[in-house]
Amino acid sequence: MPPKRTLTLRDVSEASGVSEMTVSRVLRNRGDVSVDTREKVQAAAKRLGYVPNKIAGALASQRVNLVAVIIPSLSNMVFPEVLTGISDVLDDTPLQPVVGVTNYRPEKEESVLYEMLSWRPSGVIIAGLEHTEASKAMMRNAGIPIVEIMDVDGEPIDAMVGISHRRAGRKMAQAIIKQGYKRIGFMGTKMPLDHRARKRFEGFTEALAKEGLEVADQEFYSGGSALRKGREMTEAMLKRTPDLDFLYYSNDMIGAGGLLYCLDQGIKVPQTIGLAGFNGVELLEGLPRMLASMGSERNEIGRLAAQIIARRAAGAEASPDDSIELSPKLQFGDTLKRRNS
Amino acid sequence: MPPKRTLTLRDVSEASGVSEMTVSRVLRNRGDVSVDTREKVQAAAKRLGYVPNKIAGALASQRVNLVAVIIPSLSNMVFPEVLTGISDVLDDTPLQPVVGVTNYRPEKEESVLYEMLSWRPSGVIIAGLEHTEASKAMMRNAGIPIVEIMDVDGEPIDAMVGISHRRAGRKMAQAIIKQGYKRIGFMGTKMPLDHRARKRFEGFTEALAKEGLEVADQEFYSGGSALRKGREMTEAMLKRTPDLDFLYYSNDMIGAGGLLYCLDQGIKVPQTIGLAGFNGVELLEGLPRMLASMGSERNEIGRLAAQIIARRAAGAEASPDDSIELSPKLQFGDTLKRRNS
DNA sequence: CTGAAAGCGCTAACAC
DNA sequence: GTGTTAGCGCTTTCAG
Repeated sequence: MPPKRTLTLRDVSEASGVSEMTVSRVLRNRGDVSVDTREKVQAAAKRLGYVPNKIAGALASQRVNLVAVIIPSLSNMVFPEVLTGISDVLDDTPLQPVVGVTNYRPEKEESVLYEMLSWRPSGVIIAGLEHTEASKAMMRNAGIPIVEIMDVDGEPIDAMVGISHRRAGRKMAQAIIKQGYKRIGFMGTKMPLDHRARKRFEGFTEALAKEGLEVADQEFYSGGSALRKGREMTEAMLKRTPDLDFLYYSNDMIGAGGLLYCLDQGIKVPQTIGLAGFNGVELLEGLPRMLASMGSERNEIGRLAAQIIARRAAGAEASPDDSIELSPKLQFGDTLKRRNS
Repeated sequence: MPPKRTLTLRDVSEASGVSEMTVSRVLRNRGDVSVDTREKVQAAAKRLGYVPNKIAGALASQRVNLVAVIIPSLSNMVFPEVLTGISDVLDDTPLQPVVGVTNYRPEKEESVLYEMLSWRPSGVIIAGLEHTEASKAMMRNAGIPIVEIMDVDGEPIDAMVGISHRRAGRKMAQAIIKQGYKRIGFMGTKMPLDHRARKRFEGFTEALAKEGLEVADQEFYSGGSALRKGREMTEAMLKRTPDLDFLYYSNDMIGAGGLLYCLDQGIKVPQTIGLAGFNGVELLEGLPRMLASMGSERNEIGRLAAQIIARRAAGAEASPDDSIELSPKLQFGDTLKRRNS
């Protein structure tokens, strides 16, 4: 049975006959240490299987190389991609991401934030601009860089990186109108707490209104297999409102379900009915037709957010460049353009 | 500008006129404190916006309520579900999951493990049974519960929860044979480091061999959209080996791509060609036909692993019950059964 | 290049 | 009920 107590610097010090302080220097590659002692120490540490105690280190140095990343969900395809962007950038720094999930619940966000801040991370990357007052207060008082991501329709506490979902909704509406579609149905999540979906919808209806149009039918879902929901909602909606000529989905997964349904039914896409989703997920590439969509720049958002944190952690001052609006790119795919050009 | 220094217990103590020790008791709900002082302290803490320093707390108490969760990937659908199971269980305890991702690379796993262990977590949940020698040594020496998940084909360091992928592969092969299929193609990931996929394949070929059969064609991919890869590989394989009557995919996503391709081509499924995937993901429910698959019990694995950690953290001893083999369930869907029953 | 001393902010253990 | 005293294991700082 291995030792119950875990090893300390002192154990390595004793095993190598070098002072704790010098052992510490070697293990952190700090300061000048003679090659001789360095090797002696490393050998001893390795032999004993010493793992440093970051808790003690952090307390003494007042430095923690953790970055809190707070997101609403992991099952959304979207957030893992953001995380990938963050990881890729932080891999080149001493910083490490720590992920917390809120399930789209503000109170849960608040408690996750509290937990994470109590570990004194070097920075926070958090999805969205909407938070409880208590959460905002905590972030303002934390004294560390805070980057709010995904959305730029609002005022950041510190820095922000994202796209304007309102603008994205408008842009999609305009593209649809330009193709001559007029009877438009909308399907999306029920979640009142998905502010970004809400903003897209608002931008969408707003742009339709400007052309004297409005959403002819709409339906919202929650939970379950998004692909199947898309299929089911599409069927229900087309039965209820048969004269629709376009279906706009608030995410690609339900859009894909809708597309599969239409193809199944032999509905001519995009002649009889046009379709579009949102997010530009990889999945679309494997469908029989490529669903029109709008990329949400997830990886890039993650990268940029991580860069801001890294820069600040390295001593940079807050700067106006720390608020970045990316432009979502419209992908026509095969389901939006009615004629050539 | 808010204070640069973050607040300490002492600040709360001074603001409330109560000793640090008692403040600490109140904030942790420990021991008996008069209602009076309790309220005074809570008011002061709230007013100041005090966030406790867990680093100092952990150092002093030698207790860290973090559970390290180490998985190969987040973009796999599968692991987020495991995490959900873990979170659900830990939510009822003082423990908190901290996630690390290895990208299927053993050296990365080793470094992630080292980083996490240096924070002295209360336990480790780690995917798979294959690790570098150094990783195994670290886990053996950590003096905390270690639960290896997903797979049970091997010897655990401490506890394990999962399914036998070898057995899963065999079971699928037997089901396929029973339906009378004989010319079987296999498609999967190239990754030599996905040990579970490898074991499934081994079990699969082994069971075929027992009936005098072998895989008639096979193809491996890496990277890119799995759905599209499934489509492309299926097309390539059917052109190369047109007499195949069954396609076994190592995951549902490529299986779904293959299914969509077959339907597109008007191939009769499951009469002319049968299909099956692996994992039993939700996505399947939305496809035009339900792909045959085998559930990998992801949520349950997460739940059980978390329960083992929670039990041990609460003082329980290691027990043989801490090694659990779950049975994957075969789902015939619409693509495996040729005739009724 | 190496070592000694003094905490980091909190909590365990005990006294009052 | 509440306060006091020692550290937890490391790093910072300053001497040598």
